[in-house]
Amino acid sequence: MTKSDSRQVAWRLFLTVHALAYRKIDDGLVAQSCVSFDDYDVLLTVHEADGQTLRMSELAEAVLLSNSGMSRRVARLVERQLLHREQCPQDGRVFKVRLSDTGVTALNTAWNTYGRLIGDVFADHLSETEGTMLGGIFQRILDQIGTEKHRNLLSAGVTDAPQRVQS
Amino acid sequence: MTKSDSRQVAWRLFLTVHALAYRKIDDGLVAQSCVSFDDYDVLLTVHEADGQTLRMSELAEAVLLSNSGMSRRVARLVERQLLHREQCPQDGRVFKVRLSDTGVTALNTAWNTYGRLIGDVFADHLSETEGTMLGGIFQRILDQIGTEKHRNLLSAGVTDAPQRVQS
DNA sequence: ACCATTTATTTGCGCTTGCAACTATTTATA
DNA sequence: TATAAATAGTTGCAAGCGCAAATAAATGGT
Repeated sequence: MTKSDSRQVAWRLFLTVHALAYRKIDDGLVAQSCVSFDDYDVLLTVHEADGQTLRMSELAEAVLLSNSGMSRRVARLVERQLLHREQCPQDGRVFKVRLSDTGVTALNTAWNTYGRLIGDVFADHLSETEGTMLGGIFQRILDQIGTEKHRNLLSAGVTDAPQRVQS
Repeated sequence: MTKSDSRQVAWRLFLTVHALAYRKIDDGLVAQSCVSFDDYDVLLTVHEADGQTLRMSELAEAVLLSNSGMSRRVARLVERQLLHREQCPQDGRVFKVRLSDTGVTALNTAWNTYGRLIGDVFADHLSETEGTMLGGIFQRILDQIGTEKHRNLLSAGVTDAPQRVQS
C-alpha cells in the first residue's frame, strides 16, 4: 500500500467531513433547539435506554466520555431541569438518570432539528445504496477497532430516532 | 426518506468510527512520537505549505481552529522548539511560522507512526475500490458543506505524506 | 461484628478552547 | 499628513475535559 493511495485520501476527507458536519450540527442544534450536540447525545442515549434510565457509568461509556466529564455534564443538565438523577435504593453508590418531562420535550424538539441537519450535512448527499455500503464499511471497521460494548450499544440502538453521537 | 434508513445508520457509525479512530491515533502518536494528533496536524500543515511557511491565520483556518486557539497552540510548539515564529518584514502585523530542525525530525517520526496508525484504524480495512468510492462520496459532501477554502486546501494537499487532521 | 478491598461517583487541578476585548500595525480618507 | 477604519494577532475570561485523589457505599474474609 503506497502512502498516497485512495484510502489515505478517503481518510483525510473523512476527517474534514466530520469536522465540518460536527460544527454545523452543533451550531444548528444550539440555534434552533437550545441543546448542544453533546447534550443531545446524552438525552437521546438516556431516553433510548432500557426503562429510559441509565446509571452514570453506563451513560459515560455509551457516549465515550470520561466518568468525571459525565458527572459534570449530567449536573448541568439536572441544573437545567432536563434530567433527574435519583439514587438507587438497592445500591446507594449508583445513581440513575432519567429525562424530566421538560427533557422529553426538549429531546423531541432537538430530535426534529437533528434529523433535518443530518440530512443537510450528510444523508441527503447519499443514495440509499451508498448508505448501505458506507454502513457496511463502517461496521466492519468498528468490528475491528471497537470494544464489545460499542458494537452492542450500536446494533441495539437502531430505532426510528436520529442517532447517537459519540463526540 | 424514513428516519431509520441506511443513511441514518451510516451516520451513526460514521460518528462512532471517528471517535474511536481519533482516540487511537492520538494515543498512539503521544505514546510513540510525543506529539498529539492536533500538534501533528499543525506541523504537517506548515511543512506542506508553500515555502514550508504559513501565517497564523492561514494555519488556523487550515486546521479548523480559532485564531486564539492557534495563537496558543503555536506558542506551545515554539516553547517546545518545534516551530519558529518570525515577524514578517513587509507587514509587521503578520507572523509566519516555520518548522525548526527539531520540528522536521519530530514530524518525520510522527509521520511514520501516523501512517501505521491510519492503516490500523481505517485504511487497512478498506479495499482500494472502497477507498476510491468513499473518497468520492466524502468529496461530494464536502463540495456541498465546505467553504471554497476547505475544498482547495484539500485538493492541493494530497501528497505522499499521511494526511492532515482537522479536529 | 470488624476491617480491608472493591466499586460508583464526585471533586481538585491543570490544560485547551472560543468569544470578545485589546494592542499593534497598515491602509484609506480628508 | 493627520486621523479614522480595517486587519493580524494576542490576552482575559469562563467553560469543558481528563487524570488522579477523595468520598461514599457495598462486599468478603476472619
